[in-house]
Amino acid sequence: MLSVRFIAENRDLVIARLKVKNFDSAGLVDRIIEADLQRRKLKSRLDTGQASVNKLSKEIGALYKTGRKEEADHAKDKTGKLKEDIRKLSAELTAVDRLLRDLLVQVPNLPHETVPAGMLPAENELVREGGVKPVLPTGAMPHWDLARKYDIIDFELGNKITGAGFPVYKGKAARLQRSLINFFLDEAVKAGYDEILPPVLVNEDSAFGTGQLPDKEGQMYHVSEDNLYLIPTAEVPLTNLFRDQIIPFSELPRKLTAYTPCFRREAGSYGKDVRGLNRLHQFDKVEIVEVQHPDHSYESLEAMTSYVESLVVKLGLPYRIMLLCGGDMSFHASKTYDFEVFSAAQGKWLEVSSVSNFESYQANRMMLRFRDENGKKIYTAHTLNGSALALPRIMAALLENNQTEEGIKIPAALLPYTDFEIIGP
RNA sequence: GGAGAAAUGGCAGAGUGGUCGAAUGCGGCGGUCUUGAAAACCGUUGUUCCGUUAUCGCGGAACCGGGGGUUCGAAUCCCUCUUUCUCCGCCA
Repeated sequence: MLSVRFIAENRDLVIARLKVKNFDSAGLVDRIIEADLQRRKLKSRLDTGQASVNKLSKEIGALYKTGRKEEADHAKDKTGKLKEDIRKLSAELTAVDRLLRDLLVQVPNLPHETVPAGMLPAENELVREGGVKPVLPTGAMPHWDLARKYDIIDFELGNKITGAGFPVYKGKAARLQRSLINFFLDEAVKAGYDEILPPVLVNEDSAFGTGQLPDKEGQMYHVSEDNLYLIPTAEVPLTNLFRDQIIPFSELPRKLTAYTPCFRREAGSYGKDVRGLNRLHQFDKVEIVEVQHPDHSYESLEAMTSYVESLVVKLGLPYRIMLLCGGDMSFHASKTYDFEVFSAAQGKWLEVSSVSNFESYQANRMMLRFRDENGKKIYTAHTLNGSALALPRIMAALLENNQTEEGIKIPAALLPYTDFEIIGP
């Protein structure tokens, strides 16, 4: 979330910027400023009252020590009224604090000044395009048919075991999946990311920290017995590793990577886009996360984007990079690049990565800060993350784009990981 | 799952109702000494919020695992939750 102070000091800027996200924030912003004013007033009065009680208590202690019991008892009576005031004030303060927080979480992150205005995916800007769309053999099939033909991904079996959206990978597809995970992790480590294997269940504080709670609650699987959430992305545990931390200047940037399964309820998404591997409730992903100094976070965003690009290039997939317009960006992001690969048999661009700078939006929520060069002042850090990469749609594109009469050819980059060159009959 | 013990500053570890944001040691930072370093010695060293200030700063409030309570006053007493350790049970 944005800090209250920032909102109060930049009221008009905030309102203007959020218009790029098609968000009318004027009323909300003014209520926040008002609540903040209330809060400060209450806090001042409460502190004054508290100070009086503290002073009296000290005096009472001194009086008892010198045996002046009557005077002490008299002083005690004086605290009664003060304590009553304090009780009232602190109740009011708690209420205003809660209101303020409820309002703050409703304010989206500000889009960066380079983010184009717009509402629809069609208004996203093409940044660059690479790779070559393959010429498919006659009789080319979409991946769900290939999966059946070579008996490598079983959707029906997943239905039986769990339900729709939980496919079972078998044989060479299982091996290919594992190869992709290892390939992505190895590449990330080579690029300077520290490998982590985090929990896939997180608590409320973590889900709040990265912004899944409160507003995206319905998208996560919830284990009510223990009040834990299945992660929708490794971003959640990875970024929260830094929650409530003050990072020394010399340790910035911190770069992490992790493979995890990801779980998404995808409530309300039915229809043609969910076919095959296109949209799943459980999928595998390697994620990269970075904590960076505010002065360098946009350099990091570009670096992360180039890194992700290197992956799709190595896999030989036709891809394009889109700069998301304000309206298509997530609530929490300041700037996002989406990666899409072309899945030839479906004739469709599939989103396989989303690389975002959140600036201080997540860091404010989770008190993630750093100390400046002199070791004196403390500032909020910036956080970024990106998929590198999400596996199912990569798998879909690999199967479809590399199909030949003999079978599906494995890209050279993966050969050290698979023990086969082709998925054939 | 059952029984018991515990949770204090970056770390270790005192403190069982007032003078405690908290002894002491280690670590960190600054300095003296030294050609330099080490050792020794001296000083310094948390975070959040409110107020004030151009800034350094200053004044106040809060924080000793989380939440609540008793009291004029709580690290200290009570309740509750969480976590850790030991023993028992179960188990990949």
